[in-house]
Amino acid sequence: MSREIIKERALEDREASILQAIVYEYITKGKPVGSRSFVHKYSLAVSPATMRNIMYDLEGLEYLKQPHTSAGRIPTDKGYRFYVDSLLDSYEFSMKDREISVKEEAIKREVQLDKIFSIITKMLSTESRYAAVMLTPRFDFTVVKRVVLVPMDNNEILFILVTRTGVVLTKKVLVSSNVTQDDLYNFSKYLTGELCGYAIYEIKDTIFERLRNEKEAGVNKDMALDIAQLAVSESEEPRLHIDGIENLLKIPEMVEEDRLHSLLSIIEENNILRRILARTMENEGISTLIGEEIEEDQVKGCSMVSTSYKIGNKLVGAVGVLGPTRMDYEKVVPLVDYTGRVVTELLTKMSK
Amino acid sequence: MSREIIKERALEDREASILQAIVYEYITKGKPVGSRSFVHKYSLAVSPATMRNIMYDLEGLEYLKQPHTSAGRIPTDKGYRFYVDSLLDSYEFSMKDREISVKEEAIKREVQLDKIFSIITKMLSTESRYAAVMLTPRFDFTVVKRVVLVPMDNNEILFILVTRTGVVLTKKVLVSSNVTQDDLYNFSKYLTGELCGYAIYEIKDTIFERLRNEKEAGVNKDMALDIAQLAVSESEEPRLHIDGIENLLKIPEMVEEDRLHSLLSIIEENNILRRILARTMENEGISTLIGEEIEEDQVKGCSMVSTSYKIGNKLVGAVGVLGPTRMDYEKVVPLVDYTGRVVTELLTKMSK
DNA sequence: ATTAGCACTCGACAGGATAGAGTGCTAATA
DNA sequence: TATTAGCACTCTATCCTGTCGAGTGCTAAT
Repeated sequence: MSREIIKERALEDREASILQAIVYEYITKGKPVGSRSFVHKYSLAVSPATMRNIMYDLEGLEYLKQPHTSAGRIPTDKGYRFYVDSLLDSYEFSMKDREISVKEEAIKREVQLDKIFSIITKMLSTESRYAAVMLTPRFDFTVVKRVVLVPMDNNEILFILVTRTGVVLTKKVLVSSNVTQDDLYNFSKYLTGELCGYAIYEIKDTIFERLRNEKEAGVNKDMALDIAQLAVSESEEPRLHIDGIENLLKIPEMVEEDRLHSLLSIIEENNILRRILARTMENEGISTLIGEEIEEDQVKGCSMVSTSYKIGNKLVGAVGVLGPTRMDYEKVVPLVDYTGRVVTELLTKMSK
Repeated sequence: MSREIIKERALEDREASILQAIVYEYITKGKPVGSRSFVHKYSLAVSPATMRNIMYDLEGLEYLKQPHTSAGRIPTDKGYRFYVDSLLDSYEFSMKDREISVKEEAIKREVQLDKIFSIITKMLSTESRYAAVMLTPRFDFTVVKRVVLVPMDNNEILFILVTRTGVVLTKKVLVSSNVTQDDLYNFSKYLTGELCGYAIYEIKDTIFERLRNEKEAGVNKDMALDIAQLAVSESEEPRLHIDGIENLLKIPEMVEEDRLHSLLSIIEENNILRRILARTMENEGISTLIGEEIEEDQVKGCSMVSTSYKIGNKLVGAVGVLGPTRMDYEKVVPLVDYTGRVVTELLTKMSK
């Protein structure tokens, strides 16, 4: 009847390591952990009764809970959190021993950045055996390398922007008056000359303004700028790649009525994932959201391990793994971290 | 004990209409149809006993079956087939009364054909409330409008192909020797002049060969051709768009153990869908595959309603709806047909 | 050809009994 | 004081059972 009132105190070493073992046991087996079978399985030098006492304490401290009276214990979100945090110390984020082929060959030849991201997302989901999600880089931070204008129809022209990353952005632009092919050629030269080396956000913020105030001989400068401004203005929304939902459907506990609902709302309302990743993007490094830590309340029983990635030293996007609360964090955290680093390296190298 | 031996004979009018009603009833309710409740619900002028006799006959003819003795009847694949075929007569494929906005506005401004297809696939899944699949057009049939070569790095150049449909295909090409920007400009002009108006397959088959045998002054013709040939050679695989898998997960019968397996293998092995759509593409018009008619034996209890679409009068792609065998064919068939027509019209208009 | 009547079948559901794993508590022990 | 053995209790999962309802096939009457 008298449950511990103290809900916050540091764990003793023994308690800590037992808690870790319990969480691990639950993660791998998925069944409530009972005192007797637990001490037996791990050949611990204590009796089940002692274990019960310890578990009782851990429950009072809200690291564990019981699905119902007289069942074994399962971790609370706080328990998972403790587990993940204590793992972090030992991760060192090394994936050296794992062999992940990032198919650099295939990637090098791609100009459609989206396809590269598809490949990476697929790889991450395959490797983690959960679902992988990725937010493409903020367009505003990509650096212009070259601008090419190509005539299409009477007053339609194609605006092609080659970025340092080797990505090509194409956009149709409507112009009111007719332009000759020669005009466009000159526009291209002029725009490339002026915009090359700048990031989109700089161009939007200051460059356009400055250029409009400059004199330029021989080019219908204003028209060129109009076209560029029009093409760049509708800033490309970062796209969301998802892969491996099927992995989640293979996990028995995810297919139960209410969980399935969670999943569906995640897939349908991809703003949920967008928001989570956008938050991840605000800080450098790994971020883990466990269970209720995901504030979107349609989502129940899920965790997200995500990390931001950079171009140079600008945080531009995020990538992560979505799985059940009972996720194999020990494997997933280093994997996500590694993936983030690879993406950063890749993008940074490309944009040099 | 003595079941009808004759398994093939034309249905009488009454039998036919009762069969249709039974299939319809099962499609909408999902529960085996029993004699008593059926005659009651439809206020038929026969007794349950008579209905039982009719059902007995229909079962002998393999249009119906029982999930177990003393349960109501459910349609066999043959039963669904009969239902669908008899509906076909009355469809007239008119969707006039339905309001489907194909967001032509949004589509007009897109140059990435893939995005257009995403929109259409999403629309089709939303409207049908099942999963929608679409195979993008065969690249080989797109007609070249303009070729632009843009320098990237030392010996990397960007090959941009603008097609009549307004779609842009970009490809990185590696060249061995250095080329100047002027070279590329001339190459672009030359290639545009020679290739414009031809479809990729024509270019691959004959044009290249012809050009190589022609004389041309002032351009390093061979190099230009090398680049183009390299870029065009790796023919773009048609891509597969899938949307609305979540709709299938909402259908109770699809979430049962073995069915879920079906679904997973479909999502994972998208070659299955590719194959089915490729077959659809071989003929003009609607094609329905019911249950076991889908030969891929991982897939159970699913049906596919699909149609091919054209550019001009060339069959170039396919689009369809994947759902449970117990699908609302009456709604889906005209919808898919309509979608196919819209896509055809759209692509054809664009490529003029 | 249709129908009424009847015996029978099967699935779904509810209730009850049982086994197994687990707990909390108390008293004994090292 | 921390640990343990023992015990009564609790809860789930499972299996068995009986009952209800909807459905069927068959036969004989209309």
